[in-house]
Amino acid sequence: MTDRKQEILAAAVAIADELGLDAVSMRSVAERVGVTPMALYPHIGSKSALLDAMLEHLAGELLPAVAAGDSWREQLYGLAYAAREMSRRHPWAGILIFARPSVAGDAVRVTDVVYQGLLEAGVPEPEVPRLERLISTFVVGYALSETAGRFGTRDPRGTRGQLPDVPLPGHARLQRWLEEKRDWDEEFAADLRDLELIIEAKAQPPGGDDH
Amino acid sequence: MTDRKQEILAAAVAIADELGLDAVSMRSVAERVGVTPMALYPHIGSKSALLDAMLEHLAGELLPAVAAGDSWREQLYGLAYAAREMSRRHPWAGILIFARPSVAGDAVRVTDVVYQGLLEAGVPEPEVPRLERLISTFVVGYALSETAGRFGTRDPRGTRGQLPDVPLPGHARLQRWLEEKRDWDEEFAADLRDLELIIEAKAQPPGGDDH
DNA sequence: TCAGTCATGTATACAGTGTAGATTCTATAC
DNA sequence: GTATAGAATCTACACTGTATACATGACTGA
Repeated sequence: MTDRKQEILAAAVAIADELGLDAVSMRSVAERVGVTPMALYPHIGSKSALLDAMLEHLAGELLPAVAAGDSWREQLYGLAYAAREMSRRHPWAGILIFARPSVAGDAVRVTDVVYQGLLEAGVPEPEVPRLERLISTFVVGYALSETAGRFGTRDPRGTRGQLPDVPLPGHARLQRWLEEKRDWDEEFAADLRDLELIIEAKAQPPGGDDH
Repeated sequence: MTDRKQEILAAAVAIADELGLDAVSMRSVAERVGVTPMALYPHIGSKSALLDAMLEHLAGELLPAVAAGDSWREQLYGLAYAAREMSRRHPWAGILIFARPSVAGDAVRVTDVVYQGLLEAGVPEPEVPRLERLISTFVVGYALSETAGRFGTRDPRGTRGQLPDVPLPGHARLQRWLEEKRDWDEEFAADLRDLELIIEAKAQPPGGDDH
């Protein structure tokens, strides 16, 4: 990766962080770099390729978080929390991950860390890839829901639009809990603990190192 | 909702189904309706509002699926499968759900059905909203991953980009399973069964109707 | 039958997007 | 000092959403 390409990438990431992903245009990035829009093309190819590069940059940011822990629990929890923090640093991460899937490179290394963690937990080999997809789908989905506002606006209270006139027995019974202010850190932690239940249920004695 | 608005909405949905969400422009929709782009505005307000209406339309499609079952298992499984099928019918559903979160109306009714199912399963009231978010986040995330191609391109085999030169011990050990062709129907079913483990772990005796 | 009113559709225009194609500049090699 | 290569630029095109101004048609009251 040339210096110029790195510079362009950094400018694009900065704009997305500050003004949102929609503000990332060839013209805005070029202006930030101090150059004409067309000057970007020899370096990054196209806007689509630029977005792919931004995505790969995210995986690169995530990698340093995976070396720390030793137990599979520390590894997987550490990675999940790091992913969520990254999504808060770069609120455009989630949409990009879901919308532009085919990346390679560092993203594969992150996946590999999850594979290793699940194997070490004692999950049978044939189940590991599926569980990795289950977990990563949830973690990315949660992070995206949080930054995009899908949570927090779905309960009747605080919803902008009109409520249907039909009765909502579930909401009615849960009214007192729906009124409570949510702690999203705590909810994420609780969700991860629930996912750990699945891992433990799948784990076989040999290799499982319960504390 | 006036006839004209319904007609516009139907045209937008049809275009999104056939050509993808990016092909939905004021001009393409107007042409389909047989009218000038500006003629849409009195009816739908803006393109953003049109996308919101498309989203609400999805929730409306989902509702008929929720009345069938009687047990909470049938209800929740039925809803999950219906959501996934809807996402295959309208591949643009997932991105829209994640990217444009604040809807009301029919979407709230779908949420309410999940609340009722979890309550009937015996999940303690304070845990129900969180579990609903966990489940819906996964289901929508899975459906989106599938239609957007996030699955199926993440394993080294078949990835377009270059693999990093570092070793991938997890992938190496799982090589034989990663080479297998995946059955995404079966994987979704297995994931739901795993999520059911969480529900059952949370369920308290009174109200739990195990078969 | 005529005039007035109101809703609906149209036409034009503007600022923005990604990017193809042709041109100009700059810096190094001989 | 001239030739060559690489990088940046300029112009232009087809697209996007939508603000503004205008036309058209149907329906009402006299």
